Amino acid sequence: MPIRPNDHILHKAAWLYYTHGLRQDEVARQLDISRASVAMYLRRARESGIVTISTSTQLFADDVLARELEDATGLKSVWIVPEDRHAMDPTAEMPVVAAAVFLELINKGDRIGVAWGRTVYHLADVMPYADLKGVTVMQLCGNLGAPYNYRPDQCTTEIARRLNAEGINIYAPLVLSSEQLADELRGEPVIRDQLTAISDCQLVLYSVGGCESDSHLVRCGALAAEEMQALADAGAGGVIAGQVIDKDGQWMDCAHNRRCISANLDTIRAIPKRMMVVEEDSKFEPLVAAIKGGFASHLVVTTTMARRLLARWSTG
Amino acid sequence: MPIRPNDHILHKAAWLYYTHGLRQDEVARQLDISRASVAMYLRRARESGIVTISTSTQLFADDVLARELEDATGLKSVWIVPEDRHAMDPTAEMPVVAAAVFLELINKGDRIGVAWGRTVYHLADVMPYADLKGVTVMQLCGNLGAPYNYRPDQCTTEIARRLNAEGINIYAPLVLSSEQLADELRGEPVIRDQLTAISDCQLVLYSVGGCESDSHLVRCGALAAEEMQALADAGAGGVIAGQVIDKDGQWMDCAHNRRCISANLDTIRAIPKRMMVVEEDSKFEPLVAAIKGGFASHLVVTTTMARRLLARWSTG
DNA sequence: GTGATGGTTTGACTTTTGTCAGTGCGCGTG
DNA sequence: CACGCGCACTGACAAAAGTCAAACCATCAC
Repeated sequence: MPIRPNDHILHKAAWLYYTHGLRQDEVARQLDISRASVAMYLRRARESGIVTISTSTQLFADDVLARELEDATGLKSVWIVPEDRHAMDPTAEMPVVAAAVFLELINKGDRIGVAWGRTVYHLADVMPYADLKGVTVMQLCGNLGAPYNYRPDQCTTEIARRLNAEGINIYAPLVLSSEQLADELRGEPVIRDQLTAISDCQLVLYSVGGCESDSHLVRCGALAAEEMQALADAGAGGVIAGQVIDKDGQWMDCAHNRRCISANLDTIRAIPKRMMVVEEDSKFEPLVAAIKGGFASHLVVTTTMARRLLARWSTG
Repeated sequence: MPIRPNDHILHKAAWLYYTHGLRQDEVARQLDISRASVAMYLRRARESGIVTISTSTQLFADDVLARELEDATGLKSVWIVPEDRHAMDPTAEMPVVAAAVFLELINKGDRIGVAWGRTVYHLADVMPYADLKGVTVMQLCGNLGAPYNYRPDQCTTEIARRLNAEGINIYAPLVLSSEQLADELRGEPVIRDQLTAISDCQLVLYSVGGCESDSHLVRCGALAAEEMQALADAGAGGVIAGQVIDKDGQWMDCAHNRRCISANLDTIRAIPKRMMVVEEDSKFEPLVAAIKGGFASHLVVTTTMARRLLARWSTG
């Protein structure tokens, strides 16, 4: 939605209504239009980020369990989404909380790296609109083919659009058929510059993938089921931005990883705010690996997951 | 307003209503309370900064005159408050705009210096509530006696309160009766530390004072009318955080300044974001001095003032 | 135990807001 | 020039939110 000249009236209506607290009919009188138009303008102002309404995520950070988990693991901040709420669907709640947390972590002028996956896409889908000009949202890894609609470029673009931020995509496949080609492509100035620019990020957003033979990476065709099985047998612990890590969160020197166009893991680890969101409780082991590997500083999980993590860390 | 245990329900109500978009009666049903209570909780959530509603100040920055003034003066950003709006009182509008701009300039974790004066107090008075834990608001200069209700500590405290930020006051008078006492007091660890800490600020907020014999500094008893007259004759151009500057914005080596407990002007100049708000058009010359002295990077003024400034800068 | 106090909570009422079918108007097209 | 198309606007109605007096309920002082 590009800024059109008569956005002015939209700004004015929003200003009078939200900042000055006038009633819609007063705004209408002042701008000499009908009240119904004012109502319409106000909706658009909200949808375009001219007006931002945000709720503190403290509700989810304000939890004894969260504090304990932070102390045990050394994570900077943990948000816990309860499952026991009668009416609210916890699976639907997680991305909403994550989106709000994500927004709170953004500073003006930040550069933000975004990976991909179902979780990230869900998050993008419920991301509130905001007016964050000057913020840059960039893709952390190469793209996938058609089948999925939560492809890396989709996630980046959608988040950038909602935030009124600039979106930067990586125009390369996530996985290539040969290591040599991957090397060559990584050396291409366009791609190389984009991968290098990731080190300027102040914040990254991702989830962690599992290493089962029906995992994300397999289903989207980036990796054969047998290959994944082999990796799992060889000690793979999880997937970060398309790359396989071992149970301690270290990069695995395997064919798949060498064929991947994605952010360097050390670069990611060096980013100050690393926000990790995990929806499924089945991702416990991958999450443990990711935390051990230093891929999370800010974590959003369910109560169940938090309890399991705490148990793991207490027993050493 | 300290956080009390049952703030939890307040957060919950705000979350369901604002983030999930439920209706008040749905929230009421879910929390098992009456809808009227929900309405009340929501108001409190807004008033306590749990929920923040902010409108982009673009409306006032989006102005040809503002761009021209930025180019001419080298200021980083200018906001212009129009006077010609039929219905809205421009004097009342200025602080509202300034407060919104101020909020937009704050980043999480910032340390902010606040001076004092009528303008700053007006601003504090219309400052929206926000949830900026981790932000510190500190007084730039010493205090005055009783007569005024817009004393330095008042301004700081009120702004900190609205923002839910930490407020730090300087417990010293603005002006002492002797230079020696001022020196000694500046050397006191408590005071010295506070003055030194000002250099850690990322943002300052102030206006500029005039040098007439009925100026602010005189009326509040910090300076005798004759003294001010003498300073004006000696080339005083304006007042910044209680200290007199000359027409080029340089610190004046005068008895008053030496008796002042206030932030070092070079320290202030080194702060990245220096937000200056000027309500009265009569403050044209002081403002020119302040800009020349490098005390503003972000400026909020009326259209008239902007035109005069532009004229001054074009003619050299 | 009583009664006063300060704060919540509620039901009932009023005001404000959201919505949508329908109107009006400018503009490019046949 | 008439026609149709798209867009912004309006009027009227239904839905939702704001408000307030009265009830309630702990807590404390006497």
